[in-house]
Amino acid sequence: MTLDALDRRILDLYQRDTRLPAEQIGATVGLSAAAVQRRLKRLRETRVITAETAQLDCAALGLGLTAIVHVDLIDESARASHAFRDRLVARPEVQQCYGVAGNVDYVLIVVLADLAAYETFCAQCLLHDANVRSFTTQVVLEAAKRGGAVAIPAS
Amino acid sequence: MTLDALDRRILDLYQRDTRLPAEQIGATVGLSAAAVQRRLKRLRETRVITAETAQLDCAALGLGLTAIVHVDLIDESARASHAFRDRLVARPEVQQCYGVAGNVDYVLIVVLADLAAYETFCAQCLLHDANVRSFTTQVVLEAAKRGGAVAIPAS
DNA sequence: AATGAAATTTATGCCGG
DNA sequence: CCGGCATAAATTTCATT
Repeated sequence: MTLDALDRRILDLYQRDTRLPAEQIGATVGLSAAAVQRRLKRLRETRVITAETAQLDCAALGLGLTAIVHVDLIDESARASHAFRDRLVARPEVQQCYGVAGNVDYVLIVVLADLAAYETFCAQCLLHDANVRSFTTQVVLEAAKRGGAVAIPAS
Repeated sequence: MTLDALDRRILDLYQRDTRLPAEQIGATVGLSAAAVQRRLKRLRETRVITAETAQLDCAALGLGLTAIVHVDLIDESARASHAFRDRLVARPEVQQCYGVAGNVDYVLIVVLADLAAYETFCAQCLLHDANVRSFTTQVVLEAAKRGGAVAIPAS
């Protein structure tokens, strides 16, 4: 799958607002609406575009707490860490999950209603897990940029 | 702005796939297509839905490196930290930016092509900034869940 | 505030260049 | 691989209950 400069310009617009009409994207990049649609379709089929999603206002939903959690595992073998990862990824509170290099093994971004909900989450997913050596929590005071776009390199 | 149970069920479906036809959402939650559209429109206008975006495959775009960066500032006053935050949020490589409680002041998720690009980014945004006391970098080995959906509480 | 139908806009498929 | 046109689908608006 090779992406030309037009694909990249289309993606750069489209990733920020999927409601932009193809005609408007075309007017910006110098292509017809049909050509833009064709390219978007191909980008979906080849999984360059992996999902089209809506960003929600957490506060409006009653989700007042975002936490960044660092988890250190005891058994870091592939089998054990994948089991941990799979269990966490399946939890709806876990918005993001990254396996990282270094001291700590996983970084989670967890979105919940309040501290009580966080306590429940910890009890169920972390304290209860014999493979979790330790974890630390950072409470987010301000989400200055959340689930943002990505910088698309030139070529 | 008050959200009823139907709004929440609609959002739960819609946040994962904005290409779901309103008719299909309606069939699931027990509403007509027009009613679903009307609610989505209101949810957009009231900014419960803050954006409709596309998730892209970073690897396909040549973005091979994701890093989680913790930044400790010297001057943590509102003026100084907001200046730092605004500068970083404006950078396209900075996909996410969170102000957190605790030792460290900001957590960034940065998406770039490679380590060379990261070095440039650090030089421009962190090393160069007199208000950055220190920062640490975690290299993401595996993004198990990226920019995911959020768990919508019952009421 | 929801429904159903009409009107508009947007997307898809096909053909010629 | 593009543009243009025809077709199909989805969204928006409006009248009605």
